[in-house]
Amino acid sequence: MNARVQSPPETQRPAAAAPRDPIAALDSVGSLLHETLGERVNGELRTLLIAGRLAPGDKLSLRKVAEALGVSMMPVRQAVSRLVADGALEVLPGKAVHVPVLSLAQFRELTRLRLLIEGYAAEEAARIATPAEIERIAGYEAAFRAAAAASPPDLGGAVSANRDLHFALYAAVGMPMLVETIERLWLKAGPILNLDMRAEARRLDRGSAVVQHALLVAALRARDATAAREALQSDIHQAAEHIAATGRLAQ
Amino acid sequence: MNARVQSPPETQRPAAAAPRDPIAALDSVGSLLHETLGERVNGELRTLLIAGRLAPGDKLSLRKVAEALGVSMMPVRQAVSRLVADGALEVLPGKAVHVPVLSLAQFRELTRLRLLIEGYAAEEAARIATPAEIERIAGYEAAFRAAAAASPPDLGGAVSANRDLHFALYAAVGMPMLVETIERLWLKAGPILNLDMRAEARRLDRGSAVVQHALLVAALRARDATAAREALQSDIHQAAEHIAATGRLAQ
DNA sequence: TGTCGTGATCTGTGATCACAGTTAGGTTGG
DNA sequence: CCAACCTAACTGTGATCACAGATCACGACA
Repeated sequence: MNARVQSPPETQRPAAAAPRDPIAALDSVGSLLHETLGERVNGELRTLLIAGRLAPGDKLSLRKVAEALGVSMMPVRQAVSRLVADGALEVLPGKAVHVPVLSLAQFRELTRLRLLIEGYAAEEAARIATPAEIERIAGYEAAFRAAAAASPPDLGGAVSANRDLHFALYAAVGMPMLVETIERLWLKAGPILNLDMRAEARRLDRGSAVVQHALLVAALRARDATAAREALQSDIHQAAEHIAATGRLAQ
Repeated sequence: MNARVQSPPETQRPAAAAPRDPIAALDSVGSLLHETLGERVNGELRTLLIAGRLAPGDKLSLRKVAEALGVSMMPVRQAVSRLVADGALEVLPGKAVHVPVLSLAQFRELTRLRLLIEGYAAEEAARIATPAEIERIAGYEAAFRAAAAASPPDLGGAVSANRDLHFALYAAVGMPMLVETIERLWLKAGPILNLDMRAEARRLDRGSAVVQHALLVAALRARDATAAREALQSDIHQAAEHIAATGRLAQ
Protein backbone atom coordinates (compact mmCIF):
# COMPACT_ATOMS: atom_id res chain seq x y z
CA MET A 1 0.00 0.00 0.00
CA ASN A 2 2.90 2.33 0.58
CA ALA A 3 6.56 2.52 -0.25
CA ARG A 4 9.41 4.51 1.20
CA VAL A 5 10.91 7.49 -0.53
CA GLN A 6 12.12 6.32 -3.88
CA SER A 7 15.18 7.38 -5.85
CA PRO A 8 15.94 11.10 -5.74
CA PRO A 9 14.77 13.14 -8.74
CA GLU A 10 18.25 14.15 -9.92
CA THR A 11 18.74 10.73 -11.45
CA GLN A 12 15.82 11.20 -13.82
CA ARG A 13 17.76 12.42 -16.85
CA PRO A 14 21.19 10.89 -17.58
CA ALA A 15 24.01 13.41 -17.68
CA ALA A 16 24.55 14.28 -21.35
CA ALA A 17 27.78 15.58 -22.86
CA ALA A 18 25.90 18.15 -24.94
CA PRO A 19 25.98 21.61 -23.37
CA ARG A 20 22.33 22.26 -24.26
CA ASP A 21 19.89 19.57 -25.23
CA PRO A 22 16.55 20.58 -26.79
CA ILE A 23 14.74 17.99 -24.68
CA ALA A 24 15.38 19.88 -21.49
CA ALA A 25 13.96 23.05 -23.00
CA LEU A 26 10.73 21.33 -23.94
CA ASP A 27 9.66 19.75 -20.70
CA SER A 28 9.24 23.12 -19.00
CA VAL A 29 6.15 23.74 -21.09
CA GLY A 30 3.38 21.20 -21.28
CA SER A 31 2.79 21.11 -17.56
CA LEU A 32 0.12 23.76 -17.81
CA LEU A 33 -2.01 22.26 -20.54
CA HIS A 34 -2.29 19.03 -18.59
CA GLU A 35 -5.39 20.35 -16.93
CA THR A 36 -7.91 17.72 -16.05
CA LEU A 37 -11.59 18.24 -16.72
CA GLY A 38 -12.36 18.06 -13.04
CA GLU A 39 -9.98 20.90 -12.31
CA ARG A 40 -11.55 23.02 -15.01
CA VAL A 41 -15.01 22.50 -13.56
CA ASN A 42 -13.60 23.20 -10.12
CA GLY A 43 -12.14 26.49 -11.28
CA GLU A 44 -15.39 27.40 -12.98
CA LEU A 45 -17.48 26.85 -9.87
CA ARG A 46 -14.85 28.52 -7.69
CA THR A 47 -14.99 31.65 -9.81
CA LEU A 48 -18.76 31.73 -9.65
CA LEU A 49 -18.71 31.39 -5.87
CA ILE A 50 -16.09 34.04 -5.15
CA ALA A 51 -17.74 36.43 -7.56
CA GLY A 52 -21.06 36.01 -5.82
CA ARG A 53 -22.74 34.63 -8.92
CA LEU A 54 -24.07 31.79 -6.80
CA ALA A 55 -26.24 32.89 -3.91
CA PRO A 56 -26.51 31.19 -0.51
CA GLY A 57 -29.17 28.50 -0.76
CA ASP A 58 -28.79 28.03 -4.51
CA LYS A 59 -29.10 24.40 -5.47
CA LEU A 60 -26.87 22.70 -7.99
CA SER A 61 -27.56 19.41 -9.73
CA LEU A 62 -24.57 17.34 -10.77
CA ARG A 63 -26.34 16.37 -13.97
CA LYS A 64 -27.43 19.89 -14.80
CA VAL A 65 -23.96 21.33 -14.19
CA ALA A 66 -22.44 18.54 -16.25
CA GLU A 67 -24.80 19.24 -19.12
CA ALA A 68 -24.28 22.99 -18.89
CA LEU A 69 -20.51 22.57 -19.05
CA GLY A 70 -20.63 19.90 -21.72
CA VAL A 71 -18.93 17.20 -19.66
CA SER A 72 -20.11 14.04 -17.99
CA MET A 73 -21.10 13.79 -14.36
CA MET A 74 -17.74 12.52 -13.17
CA PRO A 75 -15.65 15.69 -13.41
CA VAL A 76 -18.46 17.59 -11.71
CA ARG A 77 -18.49 15.07 -8.89
CA GLN A 78 -14.77 15.54 -8.37
CA ALA A 79 -15.06 19.32 -8.43
CA VAL A 80 -17.98 19.33 -6.03
CA SER A 81 -16.13 16.96 -3.71
CA ARG A 82 -13.26 19.41 -3.44
CA LEU A 83 -15.57 22.34 -2.88
CA VAL A 84 -17.47 20.43 -0.22
CA ALA A 85 -14.13 19.72 1.46
CA ASP A 86 -13.48 23.47 1.42
CA GLY A 87 -16.89 24.14 2.92
CA ALA A 88 -17.84 26.13 -0.15
CA LEU A 89 -20.66 23.75 -1.00
CA GLU A 90 -22.78 21.45 1.09
CA VAL A 91 -24.44 18.17 0.31
CA LEU A 92 -26.89 16.51 2.66
CA PRO A 93 -27.59 12.82 2.14
CA GLY A 94 -30.26 12.35 -0.46
CA LYS A 95 -30.57 16.03 -1.20
CA ALA A 96 -29.18 18.28 -3.87
CA VAL A 97 -25.85 20.01 -3.35
CA HIS A 98 -26.37 23.62 -2.40
CA VAL A 99 -24.50 26.75 -1.45
CA PRO A 100 -24.41 26.88 2.38
CA VAL A 101 -26.51 29.52 4.09
CA LEU A 102 -24.34 31.01 6.80
CA SER A 103 -25.83 31.90 10.13
CA LEU A 104 -24.97 35.23 11.68
CA ALA A 105 -22.66 33.47 14.15
CA GLN A 106 -20.87 31.64 11.34
CA PHE A 107 -20.46 34.84 9.39
CA ARG A 108 -19.03 36.57 12.46
CA GLU A 109 -16.56 33.72 12.95
CA LEU A 110 -15.57 33.92 9.31
CA THR A 111 -14.97 37.63 9.68
CA ARG A 112 -12.82 37.11 12.77
CA LEU A 113 -10.65 34.66 10.88
CA ARG A 114 -10.37 37.03 7.95
CA LEU A 115 -9.35 39.88 10.23
CA LEU A 116 -6.62 37.71 11.74
CA ILE A 117 -5.21 36.10 8.63
CA GLU A 118 -5.72 38.78 6.00
CA GLY A 119 -4.56 41.40 8.50
CA TYR A 120 -1.37 39.43 8.97
CA ALA A 121 -0.97 39.20 5.21
CA ALA A 122 -1.34 42.96 4.80
CA GLU A 123 1.29 43.51 7.46
CA GLU A 124 3.78 41.22 5.78
CA ALA A 125 3.03 42.61 2.34
CA ALA A 126 3.83 46.12 3.52
CA ARG A 127 7.22 44.81 4.61
CA ILE A 128 8.33 42.76 1.65
CA ALA A 129 6.25 43.61 -1.41
CA THR A 130 8.34 44.80 -4.33
CA PRO A 131 7.63 48.24 -5.84
CA ALA A 132 6.30 46.52 -8.95
CA GLU A 133 3.85 44.50 -6.89
CA ILE A 134 2.72 47.62 -5.05
CA GLU A 135 2.09 49.42 -8.33
CA ARG A 136 0.17 46.42 -9.58
CA ILE A 137 -2.02 46.62 -6.49
CA ALA A 138 -2.39 50.36 -7.02
CA GLY A 139 -3.60 49.63 -10.53
CA TYR A 140 -6.40 47.44 -9.21
CA GLU A 141 -7.20 50.12 -6.66
CA ALA A 142 -7.65 52.63 -9.46
CA ALA A 143 -9.82 50.19 -11.38
CA PHE A 144 -12.00 49.61 -8.35
CA ARG A 145 -12.33 53.36 -7.75
CA ALA A 146 -13.26 53.93 -11.37
CA ALA A 147 -15.85 51.16 -11.32
CA ALA A 148 -17.39 52.57 -8.17
CA ALA A 149 -17.43 56.14 -9.47
CA ALA A 150 -18.98 55.33 -12.83
CA SER A 151 -22.62 56.12 -13.39
CA PRO A 152 -24.20 53.75 -13.21
CA PRO A 153 -21.62 51.99 -11.03
CA ASP A 154 -19.96 49.05 -12.74
CA LEU A 155 -20.87 46.49 -10.10
CA GLY A 156 -19.37 43.48 -11.81
CA GLY A 157 -16.18 45.38 -12.49
CA ALA A 158 -16.00 46.48 -8.87
CA VAL A 159 -16.31 42.90 -7.66
CA SER A 160 -13.54 41.76 -9.98
CA ALA A 161 -11.24 44.65 -9.16
CA ASN A 162 -11.81 44.16 -5.45
CA ARG A 163 -10.88 40.50 -5.74
CA ASP A 164 -7.81 41.24 -7.86
CA LEU A 165 -6.71 43.95 -5.45
CA HIS A 166 -6.91 41.75 -2.40
CA PHE A 167 -5.28 38.70 -3.93
CA ALA A 168 -2.48 40.71 -5.52
CA LEU A 169 -1.78 41.93 -2.01
CA TYR A 170 -1.80 38.44 -0.55
CA ALA A 171 0.31 37.02 -3.37
CA ALA A 172 2.94 39.66 -2.66
CA VAL A 173 3.61 38.04 0.72
CA GLY A 174 5.15 35.06 -1.04
CA MET A 175 3.36 32.47 1.10
CA PRO A 176 1.31 30.21 -1.17
CA MET A 177 -0.34 28.31 1.68
CA LEU A 178 -1.43 31.62 3.19
CA VAL A 179 -3.09 32.53 -0.10
CA GLU A 180 -4.82 29.15 -0.25
CA THR A 181 -6.12 29.59 3.28
CA ILE A 182 -7.47 33.03 2.47
CA GLU A 183 -9.04 31.80 -0.74
CA ARG A 184 -10.88 29.16 1.24
CA LEU A 185 -12.33 31.86 3.47
CA TRP A 186 -13.36 33.90 0.43
CA LEU A 187 -15.10 30.87 -1.03
CA LYS A 188 -17.36 30.83 2.00
CA ALA A 189 -17.83 34.57 2.26
CA GLY A 190 -18.07 35.30 -1.46
CA PRO A 191 -21.68 34.29 -1.99
CA ILE A 192 -22.88 36.73 0.68
CA LEU A 193 -20.37 39.53 0.29
CA ASN A 194 -20.32 39.82 -3.45
CA LEU A 195 -23.92 38.97 -4.09
CA ASP A 196 -24.61 41.97 -1.93
CA MET A 197 -22.03 44.17 -3.61
CA ARG A 198 -23.42 43.10 -6.94
CA ALA A 199 -26.96 43.88 -5.90
CA GLU A 200 -26.63 47.10 -4.01
CA ALA A 201 -24.87 50.14 -5.37
CA ARG A 202 -25.27 51.98 -2.08
CA ARG A 203 -22.23 50.39 -0.52
CA LEU A 204 -20.08 51.60 -3.34
CA ASP A 205 -21.61 55.07 -3.19
CA ARG A 206 -20.80 55.49 0.46
CA GLY A 207 -17.26 54.72 -0.57
CA SER A 208 -15.95 53.12 2.60
CA ALA A 209 -14.21 50.46 0.55
CA VAL A 210 -12.73 53.09 -1.74
CA VAL A 211 -11.32 54.97 1.25
CA GLN A 212 -9.79 51.92 2.89
CA HIS A 213 -8.27 50.74 -0.37
CA ALA A 214 -6.61 54.12 -0.83
CA LEU A 215 -5.30 54.04 2.71
CA LEU A 216 -3.98 50.54 2.09
CA VAL A 217 -2.05 51.53 -1.02
CA ALA A 218 -0.63 54.58 0.76
CA ALA A 219 0.49 52.40 3.66
CA LEU A 220 2.16 49.96 1.30
CA ARG A 221 4.08 52.75 -0.39
CA ALA A 222 5.11 54.10 3.02
CA ARG A 223 6.11 50.58 4.16
CA ASP A 224 3.85 51.10 7.17
CA ALA A 225 2.86 47.58 8.19
CA THR A 226 0.55 48.62 10.99
CA ALA A 227 -1.33 51.11 8.84
CA ALA A 228 -1.69 48.53 6.08
CA ARG A 229 -3.13 46.00 8.49
CA GLU A 230 -5.53 48.52 9.94
CA ALA A 231 -6.74 49.68 6.54
CA LEU A 232 -7.41 46.13 5.41
CA GLN A 233 -9.08 45.19 8.66
CA SER A 234 -11.29 48.26 8.43
CA ASP A 235 -12.24 47.27 4.90
CA ILE A 236 -13.22 43.80 6.07
CA HIS A 237 -14.92 45.05 9.20
CA GLN A 238 -17.06 47.67 7.50
CA ALA A 239 -18.16 45.31 4.75
CA ALA A 240 -19.05 42.68 7.34
CA GLU A 241 -21.04 45.16 9.42
CA HIS A 242 -22.95 46.17 6.32
CA ILE A 243 -23.84 42.57 5.59
CA ALA A 244 -24.82 41.85 9.17
CA ALA A 245 -27.06 44.91 9.10
CA THR A 246 -28.99 43.70 6.06
CA GLY A 247 -30.28 40.75 8.08
CA ARG A 248 -30.00 38.47 5.11
CA LEU A 249 -28.27 35.86 7.26
CA ALA A 250 -30.00 32.85 8.76
CA GLN A 251 -31.16 32.56 12.35
CA MET B 1 -28.91 25.35 -12.91
CA ASN B 2 -29.71 27.42 -9.88
CA ALA B 3 -32.73 28.56 -7.95
CA ARG B 4 -33.29 31.28 -5.43
CA VAL B 5 -33.67 30.59 -1.76
CA GLN B 6 -36.56 28.24 -1.38
CA SER B 7 -39.16 28.02 1.35
CA PRO B 8 -37.79 28.68 4.84
CA PRO B 9 -36.99 25.57 6.87
CA GLU B 10 -39.62 26.18 9.57
CA THR B 11 -42.30 24.88 7.22
CA GLN B 12 -40.72 21.45 7.03
CA ARG B 13 -42.79 19.75 9.69
CA PRO B 14 -46.47 20.67 9.98
CA ALA B 15 -47.35 22.17 13.34
CA ALA B 16 -48.70 19.31 15.43
CA ALA B 17 -50.97 19.64 18.40
CA ALA B 18 -48.90 17.14 20.36
CA PRO B 19 -46.62 18.91 22.83
CA ARG B 20 -43.69 16.57 22.24
CA ASP B 21 -43.37 14.08 19.42
CA PRO B 22 -40.70 11.37 19.65
CA ILE B 23 -39.86 11.86 15.97
CA ALA B 24 -38.32 15.24 16.62
CA ALA B 25 -36.03 13.76 19.25
CA LEU B 26 -34.84 11.09 16.87
CA ASP B 27 -33.82 13.13 13.89
CA SER B 28 -31.02 14.77 15.84
CA VAL B 29 -29.25 11.45 15.76
CA GLY B 30 -29.10 9.58 12.51
CA SER B 31 -27.06 12.31 10.92
CA LEU B 32 -24.00 10.51 12.16
CA LEU B 33 -24.80 7.09 10.80
CA HIS B 34 -25.60 8.59 7.42
CA GLU B 35 -21.93 8.45 6.64
CA THR B 36 -21.07 7.75 3.05
CA LEU B 37 -18.31 5.34 2.16
CA GLY B 38 -16.28 8.19 0.73
CA GLU B 39 -16.36 10.03 4.03
CA ARG B 40 -15.28 6.93 5.89
CA VAL B 41 -12.31 6.45 3.58
CA ASN B 42 -11.54 10.15 3.92
CA GLY B 43 -11.49 9.90 7.69
CA GLU B 44 -9.33 6.82 7.53
CA LEU B 45 -6.70 8.47 5.36
CA ARG B 46 -6.90 11.68 7.38
CA THR B 47 -6.15 9.82 10.59
CA LEU B 48 -3.20 8.07 9.00
CA LEU B 49 -1.79 11.37 7.75
CA ILE B 50 -2.13 13.33 10.97
CA ALA B 51 -0.73 10.44 12.97
CA GLY B 52 2.31 10.28 10.73
CA ARG B 53 1.55 6.75 9.63
CA LEU B 54 2.04 7.88 6.05
CA ALA B 55 5.46 9.32 5.32
CA PRO B 56 6.28 12.09 2.84
CA GLY B 57 6.82 10.52 -0.56
CA ASP B 58 4.70 7.47 0.17
CA LYS B 59 2.71 6.43 -2.87
CA LEU B 60 -0.91 5.35 -2.75
CA SER B 61 -2.77 3.48 -5.46
CA LEU B 62 -6.49 4.05 -5.72
CA ARG B 63 -7.04 0.38 -6.49
CA LYS B 64 -4.80 -0.87 -3.69
CA VAL B 65 -6.42 1.41 -1.13
CA ALA B 66 -9.84 0.36 -2.36
CA GLU B 67 -8.95 -3.29 -2.04
CA ALA B 68 -7.36 -2.80 1.38
CA LEU B 69 -10.47 -1.07 2.70
CA GLY B 70 -12.87 -3.45 1.02
CA VAL B 71 -14.63 -0.86 -1.10
CA SER B 72 -14.64 -0.02 -4.77
CA MET B 73 -12.44 2.60 -6.37
CA MET B 74 -15.10 5.33 -6.32
CA PRO B 75 -15.18 6.18 -2.62
CA VAL B 76 -11.40 6.27 -2.62
CA ARG B 77 -11.42 8.67 -5.53
CA GLN B 78 -13.76 10.98 -3.68
CA ALA B 79 -11.67 10.84 -0.51
CA VAL B 80 -8.44 11.44 -2.37
CA SER B 81 -10.03 14.35 -4.22
CA ARG B 82 -10.84 16.04 -0.94
CA LEU B 83 -7.39 15.41 0.48
CA VAL B 84 -5.79 16.75 -2.67
CA ALA B 85 -7.92 19.87 -2.28
CA ASP B 86 -6.56 20.19 1.25
CA GLY B 87 -3.03 19.79 -0.02
CA ALA B 88 -2.63 16.67 2.09
CA LEU B 89 -2.08 14.51 -0.96
CA GLU B 90 -0.73 15.25 -4.41
CA VAL B 91 -1.45 13.69 -7.76
CA LEU B 92 0.56 14.49 -10.86
CA PRO B 93 -0.98 13.62 -14.23
CA GLY B 94 -0.27 10.03 -15.09
CA LYS B 95 1.46 9.31 -11.82
CA ALA B 96 0.38 7.70 -8.60
CA VAL B 97 -1.03 9.85 -5.82
CA HIS B 98 1.57 10.44 -3.16
CA VAL B 99 2.13 12.25 0.11
CA PRO B 100 3.77 15.60 -0.73
CA VAL B 101 7.40 16.05 0.21
CA LEU B 102 7.69 19.50 1.73
CA SER B 103 10.70 21.64 0.99
CA LEU B 104 12.37 23.45 3.84
CA ALA B 105 10.82 26.71 2.64
CA GLN B 106 7.36 25.18 2.56
CA PHE B 107 7.81 23.73 6.02
CA ARG B 108 8.91 27.12 7.33
CA GLU B 109 5.84 28.75 5.79
CA LEU B 110 3.63 26.11 7.33
CA THR B 111 5.21 26.78 10.70
CA ARG B 112 4.65 30.52 10.36
CA LEU B 113 0.98 29.94 9.66
CA ARG B 114 0.69 27.58 12.61
CA LEU B 115 2.34 30.10 14.91
CA LEU B 116 -0.15 32.75 13.80
CA ILE B 117 -3.35 30.73 13.83
CA GLU B 118 -2.75 28.25 16.62
CA GLY B 119 -1.24 31.03 18.72
CA TYR B 120 -4.43 33.00 18.28
CA ALA B 121 -6.45 29.96 19.23
CA ALA B 122 -4.46 29.47 22.43
CA GLU B 123 -5.01 33.09 23.34
CA GLU B 124 -8.77 32.86 22.85
CA ALA B 125 -8.97 29.53 24.63
CA ALA B 126 -7.30 31.01 27.70
CA ARG B 127 -10.04 33.63 27.74
CA ILE B 128 -13.18 31.60 27.21
CA ALA B 129 -12.49 27.92 27.87
CA THR B 130 -14.72 26.46 30.57
CA PRO B 131 -13.10 24.86 33.62
CA ALA B 132 -14.30 21.48 32.39
CA GLU B 133 -12.59 22.00 29.06
CA ILE B 134 -9.38 23.06 30.78
CA GLU B 135 -9.40 19.94 32.92
CA ARG B 136 -10.01 17.85 29.85
CA ILE B 137 -6.94 19.42 28.27
CA ALA B 138 -5.01 18.83 31.48
CA GLY B 139 -5.96 15.17 31.26
CA TYR B 140 -4.41 14.88 27.82
CA GLU B 141 -1.36 16.72 29.11
CA ALA B 142 -0.96 14.12 31.83
CA ALA B 143 -1.39 11.33 29.29
CA PHE B 144 1.27 12.85 27.07
CA ARG B 145 3.65 13.27 30.00
CA ALA B 146 3.10 9.67 31.05
CA ALA B 147 3.67 8.37 27.53
CA ALA B 148 6.89 10.36 27.25
CA ALA B 149 8.16 9.26 30.67
CA ALA B 150 7.48 5.58 30.18
CA SER B 151 10.38 3.27 29.46
CA PRO B 152 10.45 2.61 26.67
CA PRO B 153 8.55 5.76 25.69
CA ASP B 154 5.08 5.07 24.32
CA LEU B 155 5.62 6.84 21.01
CA GLY B 156 2.23 6.06 19.51
CA GLY B 157 0.51 7.09 22.70
CA ALA B 158 2.47 10.33 22.78
CA VAL B 159 1.43 11.18 19.22
CA SER B 160 -2.23 10.54 20.05
CA ALA B 161 -2.16 12.45 23.33
CA ASN B 162 -0.38 15.36 21.67
CA ARG B 163 -3.06 15.52 18.97
CA ASP B 164 -5.88 15.25 21.48
CA LEU B 165 -4.32 17.92 23.67
CA HIS B 166 -3.96 20.42 20.87
CA PHE B 167 -7.38 19.88 19.34
CA ALA B 168 -9.15 19.94 22.70
CA LEU B 169 -7.56 23.35 23.14
CA TYR B 170 -8.69 24.54 19.73
CA ALA B 171 -12.18 23.15 20.14
CA ALA B 172 -12.52 25.13 23.37
CA VAL B 173 -12.39 28.36 21.37
CA GLY B 174 -15.81 27.57 19.91
CA MET B 175 -14.83 28.49 16.34
CA PRO B 176 -15.41 25.46 14.10
CA MET B 177 -13.91 27.07 11.01
CA LEU B 178 -10.79 27.87 12.99
CA VAL B 179 -10.48 24.21 13.94
CA GLU B 180 -10.94 23.17 10.32
CA THR B 181 -8.25 25.58 9.21
CA ILE B 182 -5.83 24.25 11.82
CA GLU B 183 -6.65 20.66 10.93
CA ARG B 184 -5.73 21.43 7.33
CA LEU B 185 -2.33 22.66 8.47
CA TRP B 186 -1.85 19.53 10.58
CA LEU B 187 -2.69 17.37 7.59
CA LYS B 188 0.29 18.84 5.80
CA ALA B 189 2.63 18.88 8.78
CA GLY B 190 1.57 15.56 10.29
CA PRO B 191 3.55 13.29 7.99
CA ILE B 192 6.82 15.02 8.90
CA LEU B 193 6.18 15.98 12.50
CA ASN B 194 4.69 12.78 13.74
CA LEU B 195 6.70 10.39 11.63
CA ASP B 196 9.64 11.96 13.37
CA MET B 197 8.07 11.85 16.81
CA ARG B 198 7.18 8.25 16.16
CA ALA B 199 10.68 7.38 15.05
CA GLU B 200 12.85 9.26 17.49
CA ALA B 201 12.48 9.03 21.21
CA ARG B 202 15.11 11.69 21.76
CA ARG B 203 12.69 14.52 21.27
CA LEU B 204 10.47 13.18 24.00
CA ASP B 205 13.42 12.60 26.29
CA ARG B 206 14.59 16.16 26.03
CA GLY B 207 11.12 17.04 27.16
CA SER B 208 10.67 20.40 25.50
CA ALA B 209 7.14 19.46 24.50
CA VAL B 210 6.38 18.26 28.02
CA VAL B 211 7.55 21.56 29.46
CA GLN B 212 5.56 23.71 27.04
CA HIS B 213 2.44 21.65 27.53
CA ALA B 214 2.70 22.11 31.28
CA LEU B 215 3.19 25.85 30.85
CA LEU B 216 0.17 25.91 28.56
CA VAL B 217 -2.11 24.21 31.06
CA ALA B 218 -0.88 26.49 33.83
CA ALA B 219 -1.57 29.53 31.66
CA LEU B 220 -5.07 28.29 30.88
CA ARG B 221 -5.83 27.85 34.57
CA ALA B 222 -4.48 31.33 35.28
CA ARG B 223 -6.49 32.78 32.35
CA ASP B 224 -3.25 34.24 31.06
CA ALA B 225 -3.85 34.57 27.31
CA THR B 226 -0.38 35.86 26.50
CA ALA B 227 1.37 33.08 28.40
CA ALA B 228 -0.86 30.48 26.75
CA ARG B 229 -0.02 31.80 23.31
CA GLU B 230 3.68 31.89 24.09
CA ALA B 231 3.72 28.36 25.47
CA LEU B 232 1.95 26.99 22.41
CA GLN B 233 4.12 28.96 20.02
CA SER B 234 7.24 27.68 21.80
CA ASP B 235 5.93 24.15 21.46
CA ILE B 236 5.43 24.62 17.73
CA HIS B 237 8.68 26.50 17.27
CA GLN B 238 10.87 23.99 19.06
CA ALA B 239 9.35 21.03 17.28
CA ALA B 240 9.81 22.79 13.94
CA GLU B 241 13.44 23.61 14.70
CA HIS B 242 14.06 20.00 15.58
CA ILE B 243 12.60 18.87 12.27
CA ALA B 244 14.51 21.47 10.28
CA ALA B 245 17.73 20.33 12.00
CA THR B 246 17.25 16.72 10.92
CA GLY B 247 17.62 17.77 7.30
CA ARG B 248 14.98 15.33 6.25
CA LEU B 249 13.28 18.00 4.13
CA ALA B 250 13.72 18.36 0.39
CA GLN B 251 16.01 20.87 -1.30
C1' DT C 1 29.29 -5.09 -20.15
C1' DG C 2 26.67 -1.17 -21.02
C1' DT C 3 22.70 0.98 -23.37
C1' DC C 4 18.76 1.50 -25.83
C1' DG C 5 14.29 -0.19 -27.33
C1' DT C 6 9.96 -2.50 -26.37
C1' DG C 7 6.05 -4.71 -24.41
C1' DA C 8 3.37 -5.86 -20.21
C1' DT C 9 1.54 -3.68 -16.26
C1' DC C 10 -0.13 -0.13 -13.48
C1' DT C 11 -1.59 4.72 -13.02
C1' DG C 12 -5.59 8.23 -12.70
C1' DT C 13 -9.44 10.01 -15.63
C1' DG C 14 -13.81 9.82 -17.66
C1' DA C 15 -18.26 7.64 -19.08
C1' DT C 16 -22.19 4.84 -18.31
C1' DC C 17 -25.37 2.18 -15.65
C1' DA C 18 -28.07 0.70 -11.44
C1' DC C 19 -30.08 1.93 -7.08
C1' DA C 20 -32.18 3.90 -2.77
C1' DG C 21 -33.86 8.02 -1.06
C1' DT C 22 -36.04 12.47 -1.61
C1' DT C 23 -38.71 15.93 -3.87
C1' DA C 24 -42.29 17.97 -6.32
C1' DG C 25 -46.49 17.98 -8.87
C1' DG C 26 -50.81 16.27 -10.03
C1' DT C 27 -54.85 13.91 -8.67
C1' DT C 28 -58.28 12.12 -5.81
C1' DG C 29 -61.28 12.15 -1.87
C1' DG C 30 -63.41 14.81 1.67
C1' DC D 1 -61.99 24.72 -1.86
C1' DC D 2 -58.57 22.44 0.85
C1' DA D 3 -55.83 18.71 2.34
C1' DA D 4 -53.78 14.32 1.87
C1' DC D 5 -51.99 10.85 -0.87
C1' DC D 6 -49.56 8.85 -4.60
C1' DT D 7 -46.83 8.51 -8.53
C1' DA D 8 -43.21 10.12 -11.59
C1' DA D 9 -39.02 12.58 -11.94
C1' DC D 10 -34.82 13.78 -9.89
C1' DT D 11 -31.09 13.49 -6.30
C1' DG D 12 -26.20 11.80 -5.01
C1' DT D 13 -23.72 7.33 -4.31
C1' DG D 14 -21.40 3.43 -5.81
C1' DA D 15 -19.81 -0.02 -9.25
C1' DT D 16 -17.97 -1.37 -13.58
C1' DC D 17 -15.78 -0.68 -17.92
C1' DA D 18 -12.72 1.71 -21.40
C1' DC D 19 -8.74 4.47 -22.33
C1' DA D 20 -4.38 7.28 -22.68
C1' DG D 21 -0.18 7.98 -20.48
C1' DA D 22 3.66 6.60 -17.47
C1' DT D 23 6.51 3.17 -15.28
C1' DC D 24 9.29 -0.75 -14.99
C1' DA D 25 11.66 -4.85 -16.29
C1' DC D 26 13.28 -7.90 -19.48
C1' DG D 27 15.76 -8.72 -23.66
C1' DA D 28 18.41 -7.52 -27.89
C1' DC D 29 22.03 -5.06 -30.00
C1' DA D 30 26.52 -2.69 -29.98
